Amino acid sequence: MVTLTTVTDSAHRSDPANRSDRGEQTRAAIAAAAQELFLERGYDKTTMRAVADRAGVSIGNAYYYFASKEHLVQAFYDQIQVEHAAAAHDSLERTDKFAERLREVLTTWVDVAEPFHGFAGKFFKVAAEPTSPLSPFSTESRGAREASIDLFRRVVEGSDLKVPAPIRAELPELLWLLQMGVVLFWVHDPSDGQKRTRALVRQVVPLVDKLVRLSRLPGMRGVVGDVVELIRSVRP
Amino acid sequence: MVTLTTVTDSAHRSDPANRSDRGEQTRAAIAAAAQELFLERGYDKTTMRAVADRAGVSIGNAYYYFASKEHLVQAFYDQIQVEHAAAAHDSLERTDKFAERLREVLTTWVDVAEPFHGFAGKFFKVAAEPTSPLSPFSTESRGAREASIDLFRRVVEGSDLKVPAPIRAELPELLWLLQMGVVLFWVHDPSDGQKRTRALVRQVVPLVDKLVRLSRLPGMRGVVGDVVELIRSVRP
DNA sequence: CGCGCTACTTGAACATGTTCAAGATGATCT
DNA sequence: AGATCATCTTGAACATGTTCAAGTAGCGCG
Repeated sequence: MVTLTTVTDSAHRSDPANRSDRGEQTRAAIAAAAQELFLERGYDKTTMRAVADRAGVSIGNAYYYFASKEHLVQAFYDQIQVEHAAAAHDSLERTDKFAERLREVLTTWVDVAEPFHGFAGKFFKVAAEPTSPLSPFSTESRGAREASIDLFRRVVEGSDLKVPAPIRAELPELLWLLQMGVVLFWVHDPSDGQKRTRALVRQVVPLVDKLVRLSRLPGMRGVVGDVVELIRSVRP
Repeated sequence: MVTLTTVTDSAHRSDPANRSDRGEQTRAAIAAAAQELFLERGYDKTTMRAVADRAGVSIGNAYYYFASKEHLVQAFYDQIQVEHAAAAHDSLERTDKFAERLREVLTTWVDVAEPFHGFAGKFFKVAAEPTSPLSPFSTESRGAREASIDLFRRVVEGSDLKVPAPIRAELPELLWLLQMGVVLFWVHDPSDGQKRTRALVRQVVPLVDKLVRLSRLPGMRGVVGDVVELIRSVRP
């Protein structure tokens, strides 16, 4: 069983005469109960009643803190993000080779996310709906997204990679998209320990490395400009 | 209101002493009722009871023909596929320029799918779950997927495009993936008439065209080989 | 005709996500 | 202390997807 630390930072101690500490604890208890149950039985077989029971609160109370059952998976989303950033941090200390840094960050994600692969389908399903606050493109998940893009910014900036400035600027976002692609593949990957996703990462990283470096060739400039322009125009 | 023709082919007349014609009709009636209601009120506000009512059957009967509410959206999936193929067929007669052919096929899809954009989110959500038979990667939807890839095969084969054989062979599947990307963007595109998706297509097509043609350059061979290899290994 | 069989049809019953009106708690003010 | 107010907390009630045991319809066979 995986030990789960809740992400709820009890850090905004700035409200005047901070109440709602009781509230935070209840919220955390509910989130923790949900995470346990999701891991034990999966998303579908976890009922809101069971979550409320295990957290020792009423069902209505669960809804006071989480607008819907789907909102309960947000905790995973956040947690994976936080754990990933922490785990990746270490490996990023170890090398300045772009390809290695990228590979580390991507495989680390697969490691961190592994315990959740079982119900990742449901997880993903929720995130896939455009109107969902969990969508990786939504404004609500902007924080997590930015944090993730920052991670890739560090991958680029701490590396030996020499590329034209405009590409360098867009690269973190492009790599984040690559990560989204990896996630997509991962979700659909039924292999043991997500072997195939890991293989994908091992194969795709050198390719990306090669492509990015090729962007310095004179003949590539036009194409690269187009790509950068495309990304720009596509951003909301 | 869009006229909806059901996809149910009453074509397998090969069963001995074919009964189940009554059944086919009921099935079609239910699918039609569902489609009307989905378009009128969207997915969520359409209840199974309402579908059964409009189709003039009992709710249990609706479940006799469709295993779940989600299965009712399969009809859309199929229908868009069929309409797209038909609509694209015409434009493919008109030109042999690769870029134009590709652009036509992609924009035609946006045209065909437009009426469904309203609840495409739900549609997509369903399709996004890996275990769902509606997933574009699932074995169940293999038929539709193959048909779609065939369409891109025709885009390539009827075109003036000159590229190395291995790429030519992989291109249809790659273009299908591109289409999936467009769909992903489209689903998240809140703009009027999906303007932004159309803009994306206009921008991305020349880029793809350029990239594919670049693949003939000697310096590119290695990269292209890698890409082809990647696709191969990733296919289940 | 009556029997049996398969294909179909029914709606009540069930499971579970969600809402809501009513109440409990505790801090702050007078 | 008592009043007031925001913040929780409750569980019954509701909505809706889904199941299922019981029926009905038509068809072929003896």
